[in-house]
Amino acid sequence: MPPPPPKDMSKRLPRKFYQRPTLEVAHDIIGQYFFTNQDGVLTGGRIVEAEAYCGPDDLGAHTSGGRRTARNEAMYGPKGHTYIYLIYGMYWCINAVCGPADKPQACLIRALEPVVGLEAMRERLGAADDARPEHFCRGPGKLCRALGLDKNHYAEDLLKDRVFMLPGKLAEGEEVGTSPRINIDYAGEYIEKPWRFYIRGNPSVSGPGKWRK
DNA sequence: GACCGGATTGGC
DNA sequence: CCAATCCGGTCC
Repeated sequence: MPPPPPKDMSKRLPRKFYQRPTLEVAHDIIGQYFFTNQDGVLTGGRIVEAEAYCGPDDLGAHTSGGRRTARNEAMYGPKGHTYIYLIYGMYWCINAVCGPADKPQACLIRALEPVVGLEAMRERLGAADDARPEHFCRGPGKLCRALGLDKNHYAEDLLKDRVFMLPGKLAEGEEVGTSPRINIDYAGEYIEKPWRFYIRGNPSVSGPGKWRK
């Protein structure tokens, strides 16, 4: 059963939320609300899955080894802004830039439990009328498509009104699980770090069944 | 200027 | 299991 939308849509997660160790942010971001406003069309939901990318040491991060390029420049910018990139030539993925001021780190938002704008999401996805709404934002590429996110939202401030985060909390009985991150075969010793966070048993969490338990 | 491969997805 | 699809990173 989806949670209600936030009571006060003008609230924002404060800058300080992002100015903390990235592992804490990735854990605490579970249960917070994430929205986009595209020319008045509001779509969003509650974050149920996220991953921490802790550059420059993390071999899984785009900023591994201190790499700094046009693509990952946003991770060297202000905390609480977006870092968006294209993967496999077709899917956009969105991160919240976070962590210590001097580290290029970010939290990948992997899945939402849809709460507002289900019809707009359905349309953007080209989903069938009988498609299950709880799957509209299941996976990082899919959630960006459902929320209309792409390069135009690169390095956008999450405290403003186009792409934003609102405070939420876990429902009674909900637990945050951890696991290794998904699809980072190239990350050597960092493959196994338990830096993925998700709500146990939630149907909007991505991956095969065992990744949701 | 060429070549390679990806923080994914959905269909077979 | 595998193709789709394209930009950026890397190296010549």
